[in-house]
Amino acid sequence: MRLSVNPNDKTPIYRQLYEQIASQVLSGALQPGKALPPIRAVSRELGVSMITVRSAWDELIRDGYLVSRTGSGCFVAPISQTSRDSIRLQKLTSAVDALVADAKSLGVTKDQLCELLRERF
Amino acid sequence: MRLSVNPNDKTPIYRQLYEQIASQVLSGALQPGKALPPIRAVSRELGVSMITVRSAWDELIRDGYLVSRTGSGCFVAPISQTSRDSIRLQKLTSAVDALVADAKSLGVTKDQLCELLRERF
Amino acid sequence: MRLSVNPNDKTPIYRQLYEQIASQVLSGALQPGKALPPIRAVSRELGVSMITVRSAWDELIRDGYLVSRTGSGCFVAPISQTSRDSIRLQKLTSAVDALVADAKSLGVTKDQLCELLRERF
Amino acid sequence: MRLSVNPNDKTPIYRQLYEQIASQVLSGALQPGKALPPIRAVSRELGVSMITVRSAWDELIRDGYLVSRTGSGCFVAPISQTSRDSIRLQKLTSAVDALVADAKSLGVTKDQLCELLRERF
DNA sequence: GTGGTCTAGACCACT
DNA sequence: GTGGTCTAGACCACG
Repeated sequence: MRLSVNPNDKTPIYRQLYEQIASQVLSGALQPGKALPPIRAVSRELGVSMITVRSAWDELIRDGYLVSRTGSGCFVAPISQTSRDSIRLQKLTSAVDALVADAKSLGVTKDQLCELLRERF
Repeated sequence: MRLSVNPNDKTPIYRQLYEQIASQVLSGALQPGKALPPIRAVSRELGVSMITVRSAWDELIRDGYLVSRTGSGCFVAPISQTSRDSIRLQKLTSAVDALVADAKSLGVTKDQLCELLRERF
Repeated sequence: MRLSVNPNDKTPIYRQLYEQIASQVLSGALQPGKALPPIRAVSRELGVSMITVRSAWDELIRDGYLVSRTGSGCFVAPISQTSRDSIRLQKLTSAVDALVADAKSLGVTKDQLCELLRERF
Repeated sequence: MRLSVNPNDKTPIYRQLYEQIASQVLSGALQPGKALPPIRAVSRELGVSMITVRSAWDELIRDGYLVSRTGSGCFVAPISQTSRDSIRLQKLTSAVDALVADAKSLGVTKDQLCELLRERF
């Protein structure tokens, strides 16, 4: 489990943590059932407040990525591979849609955008 | 000149205005030298505070999209076609890079992403 | 808008607040679009920390009961009457199911339970 | 004697055990004088800590559902049928009262609630 | 030792 | 003045 925070980034720290954990769960890098390190440990290692870590964990729990068992810790929630794939596709599609909207408002054609995408990948 | 605000959107209202004006300047929909409507008119039509409109205008002036001539209003700044294209490319490139980073962290290949992009355009 | 907290209750304060607001939104006592008092005011009047109030508000926003607009306040979310009714029915049904499960495990018949319910209403 | 625990449930494990034993005593499924299996057996079969089982047993003893005889184990306490019925009624009444409060705050009438109850039983 | 809740402050961006 | 985020503690229930 690799985590890092960039305090200079404009996105809130708890959001950065959320994204990293969620990505790793969706990509399979964190397998269902795996125990996460205690909140206090994460807080100490990253140099952020426990409450900040908890905010991230709270959202991850609410959104079904983690489950918490008081007294024993937090764990990756059991999610089927198919539902993981479906969520990944959905997230990616909305990101693509946002890019397309940007491109259109800047007057860029589909082929220009595709070419640019292939260059930068 | 078409402007609209979505108060339910999480992005600040002044930022929404900024993005719309900047896009129209870059795409050529707003030609250099064209006069913008007075701040108080924009404020009234969109139902937002004059201060909010002013914030957007301030940033647009600071970033070189607009120029203000005291007593006569704000105008689209004189920007050459080549420098407009260069900025457009730069903005689009960073948007593409963000998407590529997303895709990579979700374990999506270049060809899958390109296909998805063509579908959604 | 009437709110109260019972610190002796075992349910967390932020949960008590959540339930009260959600109920009032669902019953129509709080109409869509209505502005809520500022978090600081609620905090002061109830004698609880701002963070506790914010926890409640956060969940209400996440669950679609409220919307927040930075700089201007929190408002009751626009929810149609039909979707309110559907949620009410759903909540009530699960509460009834819990009661029925209790009754069955205690060996109480349907008629006995109904009679008791009519008495206590 | 059937026991089970759901670690994903938000209610504490020891509380889940308590509720199951108490229900079975009140409904007569566990007759007064009957011996309970040793704590270590329950612990092993359910995959929970002995301390957790012990906590449940402690509360059951404190509340008069069980009695412990050092050296021979725990037994269902001698409770008269009439006092069992009285407790059952009391527990059920408070559950009904909670449901009624819910229903009232959601603006549901007595007849609507009764009908729903009959449907779901 | 673990997570769950709460307090009393603080600074920032937005309106 | 409003909400959004963050800090540095604290106490409790649970396992």
